[in-house]
Amino acid sequence: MPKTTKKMESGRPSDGRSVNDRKPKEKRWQEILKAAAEVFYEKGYDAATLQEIADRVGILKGSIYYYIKTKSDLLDHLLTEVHNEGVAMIRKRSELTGTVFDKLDAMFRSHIEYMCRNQAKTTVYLHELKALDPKRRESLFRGHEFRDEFLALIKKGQAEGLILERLDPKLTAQTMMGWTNSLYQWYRPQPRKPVDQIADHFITIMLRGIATEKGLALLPTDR
Amino acid sequence: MPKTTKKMESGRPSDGRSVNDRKPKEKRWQEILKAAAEVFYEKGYDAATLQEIADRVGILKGSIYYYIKTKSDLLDHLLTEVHNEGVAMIRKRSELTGTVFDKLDAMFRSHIEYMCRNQAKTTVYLHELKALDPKRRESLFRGHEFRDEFLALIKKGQAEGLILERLDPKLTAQTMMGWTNSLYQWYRPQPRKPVDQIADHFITIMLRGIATEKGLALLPTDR
DNA sequence: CCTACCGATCGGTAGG
DNA sequence: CCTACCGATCGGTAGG
Repeated sequence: MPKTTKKMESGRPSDGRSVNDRKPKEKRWQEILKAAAEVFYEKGYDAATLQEIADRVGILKGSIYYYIKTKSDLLDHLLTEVHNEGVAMIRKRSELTGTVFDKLDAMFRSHIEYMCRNQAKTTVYLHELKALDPKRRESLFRGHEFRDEFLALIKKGQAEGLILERLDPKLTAQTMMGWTNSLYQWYRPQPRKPVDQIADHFITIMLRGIATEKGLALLPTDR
Repeated sequence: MPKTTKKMESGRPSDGRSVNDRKPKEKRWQEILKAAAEVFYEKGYDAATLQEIADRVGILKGSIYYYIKTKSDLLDHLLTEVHNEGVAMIRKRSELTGTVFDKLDAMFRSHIEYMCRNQAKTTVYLHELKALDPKRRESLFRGHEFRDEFLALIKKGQAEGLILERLDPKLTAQTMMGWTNSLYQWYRPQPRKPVDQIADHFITIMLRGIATEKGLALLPTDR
């Protein structure tokens, strides 16, 4: 007769949960997604348990299944979010005017800032895409959109004599993207260096690195 | 009485295993490590199962425990290997002579080549260090050695007027390392571009990116 | 009938 | 190295 014992437990007084009672559905769902992002970030998707996610929200593990069908639904939602925000950012930045270098500066800067300000989500995105089934993975992989943007700008810069012709556009775009994406590997929210300075260093090295002598004239001078 | 059923299975005739019988211990151990590297690379450490590793070697899951005490021993051995090979590489390259740029070129080139030629091991190293307990992780993290080498070279280059003074040495070293390490994210063993070309692109952009006007004179001309 | 969960336990599999 | 298992915990689901 374990029920009596259990009933004692379920009636436990003065636990921390009473505050969390009766949240509206959408708000609870956002709390769950946030907790999932944190746990996936800290442990990785496979090692993360629904138990820990539920603990952080203050509900029971089983209750999560009111919102999802399987564990991977959580990952799916998070990655979709990052994907959509990323695509929106590209759209926004590609409308900018100015030189090729101005555009590259703006695109990389917003990308870097997004990554640093959404570190957990971005890390999960870059680390756990492979945990998704191939179809979802392909549709959420935004590498192509980014790369195509860069690719076009690099070719334009080469045509204008601003970017070294000996660089292969595809390989260069790939290298650039990999570079920015590597930020999540070492950036930590409260480092000695602010986000601006990181972006400045990154963009300085990148733009000078690909610029011809003619192109260098458009960039800040050395000292 | 499930035992009889099990015995029938274990006595199965004409399975593929007979070829694998009675390998000397050290050789088997290397086979296990190799299989572990592959499975960790494909699935990630947490999602990898000892069953799959055993299957690839052609032994039973339980038999792996003749060689290890826990699953993490496999990870530990693999990461130690990568760590030691990396440290040895640094030692070798730091004895080189030439300009600061020559040394940076040699260091990055050997690092890039190692990463591309040991893709599975390197990926596991960069992805799964966090799965180790903090003490082992710290002792196997070779980031510091690498960064200190780069740091010294960058400062030397700045003192000689070859590298931009406005770049923060630590942040630049960190950025450079992150860049090379990001290679594993997209490099695949049989790509369109050979390893040499990748290294060339990478080093061109990096060295031109940090060089002063005076420094640029030491690098291959643009075109 | 619904929303928003809880208490308890399922089948299956992990490392050991 | 194999056979024969265990302790525990996983993701997921039942009824209320």
